[in-house]
Amino acid sequence: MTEFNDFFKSAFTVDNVIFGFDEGDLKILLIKRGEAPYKGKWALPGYFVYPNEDLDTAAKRVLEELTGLRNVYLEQVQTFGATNRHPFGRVITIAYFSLVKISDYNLQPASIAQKAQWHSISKVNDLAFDHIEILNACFQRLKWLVRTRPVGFELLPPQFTLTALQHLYEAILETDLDKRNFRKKILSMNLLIDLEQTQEGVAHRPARLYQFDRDKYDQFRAEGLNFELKESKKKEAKRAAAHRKMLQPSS
Amino acid sequence: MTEFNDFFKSAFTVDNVIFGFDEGDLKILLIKRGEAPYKGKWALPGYFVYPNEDLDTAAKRVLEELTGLRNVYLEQVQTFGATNRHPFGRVITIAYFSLVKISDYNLQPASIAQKAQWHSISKVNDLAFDHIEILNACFQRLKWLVRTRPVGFELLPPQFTLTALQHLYEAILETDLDKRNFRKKILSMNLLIDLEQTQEGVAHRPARLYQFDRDKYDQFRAEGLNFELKESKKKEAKRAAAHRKMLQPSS
DNA sequence: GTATTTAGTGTAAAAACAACACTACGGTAA
DNA sequence: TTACCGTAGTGTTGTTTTTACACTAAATAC
Repeated sequence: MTEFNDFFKSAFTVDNVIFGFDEGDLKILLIKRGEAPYKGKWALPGYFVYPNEDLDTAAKRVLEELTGLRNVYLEQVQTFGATNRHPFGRVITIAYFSLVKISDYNLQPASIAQKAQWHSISKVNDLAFDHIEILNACFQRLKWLVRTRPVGFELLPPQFTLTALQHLYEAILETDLDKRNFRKKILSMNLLIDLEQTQEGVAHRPARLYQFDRDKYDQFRAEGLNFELKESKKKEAKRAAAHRKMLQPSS
Repeated sequence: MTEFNDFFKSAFTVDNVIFGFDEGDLKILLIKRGEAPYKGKWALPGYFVYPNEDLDTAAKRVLEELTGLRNVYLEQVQTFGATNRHPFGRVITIAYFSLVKISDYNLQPASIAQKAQWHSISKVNDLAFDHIEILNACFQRLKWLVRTRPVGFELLPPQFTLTALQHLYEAILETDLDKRNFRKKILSMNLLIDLEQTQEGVAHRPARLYQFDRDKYDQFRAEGLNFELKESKKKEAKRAAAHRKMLQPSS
């Protein structure tokens, strides 16, 4: 058997879930499809993988072709292969995700994309194929990641305020954080460089600007350290209680 | 386009990484290949996916065909798609992993497997294809999982001693744990039922037997609670220090 | 100069974690 | 029957981490 029977072959694609952050909102990059099926619908930027192409390479290429984004670090999340997920036949897709600073990139859609656009994640509800499911899986991954690595820095401009960082964390975790505790924790990680500058032209006390210390981060990561940010116990207990209540038969 | 151009099609398979625990050792289920390529070599139980078959279904079917294991819960881990990972052509594989009680199953190899056998994970070093890489990815996943869920119970017989449970955790995490702290932590989770029985016929003080309380576990899981077991700070610091030292230029 | 808005700061109580050493209880063998 | 061997089992204390919580500071707008 030097070649595989066609019986074992299927089409497969990569889909990219790209998160960004802007105006206090967590966003995701979508394309408007210019091709059947789901022509005119919003979808994750994804397309077929070439037979001689590694998966990671394909994800990068497809993302660039459809949106113009280049040099983005992509991470594999999960593979979706329900037999009926594509109306035209069997298609398996490998989902990738990434975090980018929206301001760093210009969107230049091409190929099957009519348009590429950032969408608030809270407003996305109807996507082509099973892309909502894929999006959810990646959002879960992001939530996990944010507790493990200081991912915030990937999403913010090079200089940022602690409040902006906190808002980002709150958007990802979909919870509120205590300002003082958040600052204590973040600063104790020693990953921020205090630029000793402040905002300008804001109609209130201006905030200090910070920068991410990537060298220190790389060093810490190599040592296998963690960067955890937990939900408060009170909230956890509350959530648990609410859940229990919900499950109880109304008597 | 009602069918996909063959250009976009590739062969794809599922590979299963099945962990078990026996005689204080973490084990993995391997088959001896009876078919080229790598005929006669040990490999993960994996095979092609049928075109009309969901991935999870395929993983289950393949596992049963190759090893005789049935009704095993499998979880998708990662997809491997390097273009050169199979000597005969492009093959993408989706890796699944699972935890089983070795004593629950009889191995009945069939199909391309000459033999199916449990191997101590510490002694596995040469596998067909890129299966070592796949194994490592799944082992990492297991390490993560053990800190998040009380997975130990999946691997032990229905009744077990706390010492056995501790040994299991130590094997997975590749570290030592403090006996008293471990017991305190495990018991405080309230997931164990004290059977009020003890071992029999052992040449030393017999240990109490416990059972896993699955109902409570399901309830806690639904509430989103965590079951963490951390490495000691001392060890973490030591590891970090060792790492730093390693990186320093010898001067 | 007063109102408005966001920035920034400290402490104390509670909880979790880490370190640590001896007694208890079987069987076995002299 | 007694001594011994091997594993089971058990509490306390100091340290660190986490949580909860409320006021002052600095800029602009009117």
